[in-house]
Amino acid sequence: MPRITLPDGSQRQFDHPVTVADVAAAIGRGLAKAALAGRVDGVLVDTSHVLEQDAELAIITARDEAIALELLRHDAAHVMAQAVQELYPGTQVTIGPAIENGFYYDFARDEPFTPDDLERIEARMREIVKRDLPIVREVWGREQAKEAFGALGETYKVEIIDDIIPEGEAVSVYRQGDWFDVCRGPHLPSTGKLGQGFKLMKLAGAYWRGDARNPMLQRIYGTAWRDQKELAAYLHRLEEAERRDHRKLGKQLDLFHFQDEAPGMAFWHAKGRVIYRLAESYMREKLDQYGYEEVETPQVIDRSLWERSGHWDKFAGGMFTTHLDDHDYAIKPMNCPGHIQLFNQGLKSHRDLPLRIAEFGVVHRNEPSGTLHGLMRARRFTQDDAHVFCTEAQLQEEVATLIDMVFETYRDFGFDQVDLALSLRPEQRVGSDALWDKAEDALDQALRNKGLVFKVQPGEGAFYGPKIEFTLYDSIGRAWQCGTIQVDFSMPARLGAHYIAEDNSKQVPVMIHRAILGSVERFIGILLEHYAGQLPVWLAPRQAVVMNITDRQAEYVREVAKTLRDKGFRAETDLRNEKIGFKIREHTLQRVPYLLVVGNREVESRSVAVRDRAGQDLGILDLDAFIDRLGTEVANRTH
RNA sequence: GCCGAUGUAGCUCAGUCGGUAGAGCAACGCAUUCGUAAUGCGUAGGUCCGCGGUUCGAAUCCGCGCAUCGGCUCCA
Repeated sequence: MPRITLPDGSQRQFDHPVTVADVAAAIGRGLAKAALAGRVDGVLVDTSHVLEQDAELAIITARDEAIALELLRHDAAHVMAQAVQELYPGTQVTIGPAIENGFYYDFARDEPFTPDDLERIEARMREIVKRDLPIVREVWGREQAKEAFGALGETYKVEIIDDIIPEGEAVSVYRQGDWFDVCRGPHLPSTGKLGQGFKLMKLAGAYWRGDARNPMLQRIYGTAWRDQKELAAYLHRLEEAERRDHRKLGKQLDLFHFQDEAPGMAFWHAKGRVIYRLAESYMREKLDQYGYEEVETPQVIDRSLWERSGHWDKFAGGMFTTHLDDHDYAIKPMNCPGHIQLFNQGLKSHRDLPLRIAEFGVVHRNEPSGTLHGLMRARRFTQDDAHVFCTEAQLQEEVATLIDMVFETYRDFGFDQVDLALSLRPEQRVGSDALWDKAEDALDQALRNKGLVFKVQPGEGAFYGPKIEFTLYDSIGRAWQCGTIQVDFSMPARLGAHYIAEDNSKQVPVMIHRAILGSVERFIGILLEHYAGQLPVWLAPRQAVVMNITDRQAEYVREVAKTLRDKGFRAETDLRNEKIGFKIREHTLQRVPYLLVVGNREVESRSVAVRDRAGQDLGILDLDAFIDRLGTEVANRTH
């Protein structure tokens, strides 16, 4: 007879098999009511799960946040599917998992759902929750399940039973009221436990089983939380994220714009271009520090080079091409083939290696129309690209140094949390397996030697080599994959690169492809969202605006601005005939770090009244004191 | 590329049943010379995304195209 051990170590002896719910009830009425599921010897189960033997049991309640959210989001998906099938008979259900912040369910239905349908479905869901239907687990045989779902016309479910549930395994079915679904579970004891902290968010298309060759299903996304307060907090977070949207900030702060005639290609305005230039200047400093040569290669190159590099085969549709005088040309989508042409100029000796070639390469890629997203996914962008040509013996050290360079850069831009991943050979690739073994080992070793933690991503490498990928996290916790280091044993040989080794033999160099910011455009987008437009002083397009109270101070205002500009700061005047409150409001909204107010008092004492964009009054400072402060912040890249 | 939604003044948005286009902010003019997040009054401003169709009449209805937004797939 089962002896149940609870998380606090206490034990309960029963003289008959008991359910998780029974144990909860034996402990107390409050717990019985709060119980959502159980964990038996580490496995998550329903509260109806029967314990026949000795076991360790934890009763899961809403306090177990991660598990509770997972359970109720999964339940929300089921309740939504039930609501949809009640309201729209003939709609087929497919799959509906819990995801980050919520859930979705994919439906097969000829007629598209409308936003109005969403409201109806949500109202019906709230009703199903109120019905508080018990959720009951049943175990069916495969054939029985296939027959039952087949009879309902649920062809997708039959496919799931056939393909996804392992052969020989029984099919678990969850029933709530008249409605039932194939599901591994576990689930909450009843629909009432879901509560009302959910909301349907959006409609989208999604391919069946995530494959573009399959039919498109209709996906409904929802968010679900333990209560309405948590829901409200989440919706508030979404609004915050929207406030940071770089596309919105780009317009508000007059940084860049897009227009129909050049989809996916930004028009950079003067202020945006300042940020762009500062990001590049920073990288140039790094290039000098780490021994790179900066070069520039042509924008348009004949097809034959792209054929030899392998790009024409793999990315033909993604390249902008032009045909002139019986020649096919491609606008460069990458800089590496060009850099190999540079390497090939003149005979190289092992003494020239490692040779580090960098370019702020403007590349064009014809990204599919549906994927464009402001600066984050653009068709024209600048890569802070570089290629290191070295010997196999130099590889480890080069990669190790590069890793340092990447971390330093991110830190200076204000990103402290960075994750690493190692992406291994994809299915479609060039180069022998032996070369891939060597390349993958090299990166793996470099990471291990530095004692870094990283995840491995099989099949995610580039077609010519494996890569280390750097993912940074912004101020609201979103992940952005930016930097990449790729080892390539193939392309130098394909494009005829070689050097003369110590023993006078001809050798093919190893090539490392690397980008740190990745796309400069995208990196600026990330910076804007990370800082909500309040860029650190060293990156701000305008660092200070000097403004007068009345016309009488105009001359001194001009003098202050000129002094600041002479010292290398980006300062402007605002001499408009407006009240000081108006000017302050405007420049605060423009995220100018420092607002310098000048009235008669400041003119007399040769000072400025300093206010920052957060609204903090820093008092009256001597102009020199302010210049020191600004200089220090720029030098330290304070953020 | 696929699914769905959207496209109106420089910006943010309203526009009923198909009847000939509207607000706030910005701009411009005048007044005001003011001390830390919007001074007042006035003026001007439109290819209603593009092309075609239905209609006496289209911002509005239909078709095609383009772009944007949210997803899916993809991302050298």
